Amino acid sequence: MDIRAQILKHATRLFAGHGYDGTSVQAIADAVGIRKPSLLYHFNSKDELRDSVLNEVLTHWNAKLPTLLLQASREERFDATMESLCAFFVEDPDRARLFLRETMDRPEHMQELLGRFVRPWVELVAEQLERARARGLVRSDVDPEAYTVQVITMVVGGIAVIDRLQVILPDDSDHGSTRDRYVRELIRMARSSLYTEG
Amino acid sequence: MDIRAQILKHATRLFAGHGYDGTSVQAIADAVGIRKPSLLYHFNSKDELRDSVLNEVLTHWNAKLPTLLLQASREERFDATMESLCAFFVEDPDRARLFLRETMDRPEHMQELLGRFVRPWVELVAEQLERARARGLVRSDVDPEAYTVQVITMVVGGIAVIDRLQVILPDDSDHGSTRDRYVRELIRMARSSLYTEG
DNA sequence: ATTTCTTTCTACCGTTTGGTAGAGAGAGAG
DNA sequence: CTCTCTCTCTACCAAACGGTAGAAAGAAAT
Repeated sequence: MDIRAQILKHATRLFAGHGYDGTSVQAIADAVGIRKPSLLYHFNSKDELRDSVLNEVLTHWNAKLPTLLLQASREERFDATMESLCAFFVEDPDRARLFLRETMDRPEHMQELLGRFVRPWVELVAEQLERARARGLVRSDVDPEAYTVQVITMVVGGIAVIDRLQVILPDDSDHGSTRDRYVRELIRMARSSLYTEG
Repeated sequence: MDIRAQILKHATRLFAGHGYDGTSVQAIADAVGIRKPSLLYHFNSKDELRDSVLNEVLTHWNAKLPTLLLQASREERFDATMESLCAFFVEDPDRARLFLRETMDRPEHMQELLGRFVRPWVELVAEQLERARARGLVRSDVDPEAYTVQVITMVVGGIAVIDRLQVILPDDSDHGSTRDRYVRELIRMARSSLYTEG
């Protein structure tokens, strides 16, 4: 396997788990199984490694999200689209943790990335919701932009920490695993607070 | 002003803003305006300071939450209660950021605190919701525990990062400030996804 | 005036940090 | 064989880290 990819893999996991400042270059090198200068041969500095990690995740995001959202035009697709969106983060919660940490640690840098990678999609979804509202499909008291941001926060923020919330949302043979319960209720809340009845 | 309180104030702000590992004892001492050993006279170690900061926030939480939730029995109080809950974090978003960071940085430690300080309230609220559901006031497809955890995530996770989301949820003369729009839509979603119609 | 207690300071400790210099290993090309 | 290019290594650096020793400053009590 490509050594660069392996470094990125372990760096992603460690940055997501302990944060940028809480992860030393030495710790990443140890995880990969190489010496520190060998790592710094592939990534000239720790900061360059951080940017590469974030870039890789954003590339995945940018590749998957369009196909995911463009099939969400019709209401029947709502649940399926939400499930795909959640699945993107559930299949690797480190993505959510990384986004969340970067938003808290480097707000100004993240604002630039949000403007480029997230804002267009928020505007697209908000416009669709606005039209659906005009046709009476969506509740009249919805703030489409705020609703969309709210859903993103629930998905990213929630999945980033859900594994740590088992103590207040236990596994349950009736309701399923902590993750399943969280995601199911998230989708239910998003749906039932959006559409008009009937 | 008490020097201990002043250290706690600046430590809270810096830990919330840059994380525990991203904040040096030197930086806190500089903010307070004293030398590093003077700070370490009042708090024997950086780790003791961390615990004291978290403890202070949890004390506030434990003092305010009961009076807040006990008045929420009736449905008419729903909005007022949610607004008070949000206000607790909006009046000092560092509380939310601190909780979120601690949950990500020290999951096992935070799980213990969640079990002691949050779980009892989740169970209390979930039981009330369960009863209201049996009487047909609350939608039948609600998972009371998951719903409660979801609302907590929206409030804490959302308010922790909302200041950094202005670029995707702009201030608006019609809808109000970013914070106001977020909180208003949060309460609307929580309410309208909970109660049965009519 | 001296004692006592609390607090702040300067000076320093060992360790870890991100990063560099430069030697050497390995493979492919001439 | 030798030159070259890519990569990994050992050895090291200055700076910053959390923390300690112990002197001095200040206030209060005797």
